Amino acid sequence: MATLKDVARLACVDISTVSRALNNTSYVHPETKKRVYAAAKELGYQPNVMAQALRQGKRRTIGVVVPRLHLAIFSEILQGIEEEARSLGYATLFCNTEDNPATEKECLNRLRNGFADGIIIAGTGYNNRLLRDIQASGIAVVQMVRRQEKRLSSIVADYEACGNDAVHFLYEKGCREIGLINGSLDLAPYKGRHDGYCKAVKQLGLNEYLSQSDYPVNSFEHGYECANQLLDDVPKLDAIMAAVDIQGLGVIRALTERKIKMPEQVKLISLTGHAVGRMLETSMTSMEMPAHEMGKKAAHMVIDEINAPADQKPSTQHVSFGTVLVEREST
Amino acid sequence: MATLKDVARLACVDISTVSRALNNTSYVHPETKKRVYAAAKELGYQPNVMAQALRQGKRRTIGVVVPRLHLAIFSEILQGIEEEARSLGYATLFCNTEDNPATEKECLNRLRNGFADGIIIAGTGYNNRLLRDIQASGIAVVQMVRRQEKRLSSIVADYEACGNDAVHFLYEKGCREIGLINGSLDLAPYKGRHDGYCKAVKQLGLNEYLSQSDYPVNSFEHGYECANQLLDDVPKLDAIMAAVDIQGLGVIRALTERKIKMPEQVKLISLTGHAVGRMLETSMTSMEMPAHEMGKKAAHMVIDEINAPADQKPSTQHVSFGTVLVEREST
DNA sequence: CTGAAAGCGCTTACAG
DNA sequence: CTGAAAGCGCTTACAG
Repeated sequence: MATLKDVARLACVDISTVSRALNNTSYVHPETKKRVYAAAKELGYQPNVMAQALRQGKRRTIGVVVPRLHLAIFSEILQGIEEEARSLGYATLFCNTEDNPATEKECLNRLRNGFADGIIIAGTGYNNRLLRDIQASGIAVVQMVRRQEKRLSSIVADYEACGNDAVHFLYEKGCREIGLINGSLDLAPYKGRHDGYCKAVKQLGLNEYLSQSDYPVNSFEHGYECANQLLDDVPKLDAIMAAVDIQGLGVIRALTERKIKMPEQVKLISLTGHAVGRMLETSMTSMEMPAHEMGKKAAHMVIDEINAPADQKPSTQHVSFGTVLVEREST
Repeated sequence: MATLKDVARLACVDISTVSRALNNTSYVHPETKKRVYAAAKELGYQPNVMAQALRQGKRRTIGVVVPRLHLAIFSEILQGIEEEARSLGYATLFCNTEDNPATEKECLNRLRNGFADGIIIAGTGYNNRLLRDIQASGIAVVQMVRRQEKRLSSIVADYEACGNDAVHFLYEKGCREIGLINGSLDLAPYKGRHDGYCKAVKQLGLNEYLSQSDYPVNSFEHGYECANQLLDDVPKLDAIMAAVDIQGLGVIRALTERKIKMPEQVKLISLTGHAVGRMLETSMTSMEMPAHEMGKKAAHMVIDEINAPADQKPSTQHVSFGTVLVEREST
């Protein structure tokens, strides 16, 4: 690859002049500029981003840490992040942790050591201390989806309203025995949805039906097992709320195998709708969060923080997006 | 962040000694080593990867370029790549192009300019020239899923066998009027599946039923439209082969709306099974490719190429994985 | 066994 | 308006 030196030699000027001409960073005589441009073009010069980064202490790269990609809302959010980051001249470096705190720690350490100027994370909550250290060391950190640490900025959906609204919606549809399939209450989104569910159930004078399984929370199997458990325990069950789509798929499967008609006998709603819901044999009603938009916002936020001068970093902000009910065939 | 200089000062040695001690790159007196380690630990020293990269001309990062993440086989492959890359000490930088050649070009240029030591790509086929240039400039390039350029190494599945086998399987199930929903023949996987389908259909003396729509090829809508078209055109149609799962979802939807019973009246098989197939209300028979393994292999291959000395780079290799029929309820 | 020095490819005060 | 020089944080011949 051609370097500044090569361009400088060809254009018969100093490398500093080439740098200035190419970056438009101070006045350069038009004639000189023309020569420099021509030389750069002829050699196919492309700046070495590592050298730029080293020199400027910036890498124009953000790291994104998510628990998984597959069949989860994160792949949609990631597209938003990547799109926005690219339009702002940033590259995206992603890691997925499978919700393993040790893997997460390793990713974060790698990112901090010069890999990234900023980090967007949907974390496990086990590395909050490390995240604060990273933030303190001058790397911008934004939480998304999961607000596990109050002292760091975040972009989330209003999970409590989401859980609450879903119950009310089902109630108006005539459901009176509504079960919840959820995940670890240590994770903010599950906690929020749980609280919203409980609040609404209490307010409406209904019974609370919770469920759990030994499977990973974010799985088809978890949804399947929990649905069977709820159906066994609550003969009159007439609605199931699943925290995420993939659990909803498990629920549908369980209902089908038991020949329970959906939505006639049991209705189903997912609290984290993503694209798959509308594509099903029986399409799934869900609370949709603006994943793409949230991703763009997160990217924007972290890049703003990166670009702010050290003495006027924006203060911690928490942004919450509303979710929207999209009614389909499962209710 | 602490630098070598800080550690050196604390340990009362030269920075070069610190470097040697920490990297075990030549003998250092045990006493000295101990002091250096202690100092490094005390300061929480972490090497600046940019500086290392600049100095060594290596970044220990591979770039991955895919058309999309969402509801596609790529998210599974990506996990394999990331896992393997991490275990070999490499970070993964990913870009998604939405199959837009211009976006792809931009990604590739960014990666070549010091962002990555190697590139794994499922490309559009419109930037083959650029890819060869990148390869020639010393950056390892491996194609995956799509072999668009013979002169670059690749990891693919045996698409032709996949299409061929699917037809024979359906034939043995009693199907005689088998339609294909596919994608652009400019892309290797679609071309391969098309060829396999045609070959088998001819061999068995059946009719060829192809379909097309104006929707993006890798979409629910494409599957839905094409299914309707096939059903309209071929009243006796008894089987549909869909190139990818998401098209299969569209097919199921079309069949459901027409109240056509699957598998009794029409059978369905997807030629690129990924995790969603087994989670459906009517689970989907599919040809599964070992996505995770392919990802790991691709990462391994590109990293081997990166690590090989310049004078003995491995020659171009093409690796093809077999696909496996997983029978489920849709056939 | 360890230090001094050069250099990776840039940017940016500092002169002039 | 442009050049010479310093320096970002490392690694690695070269001495000794």
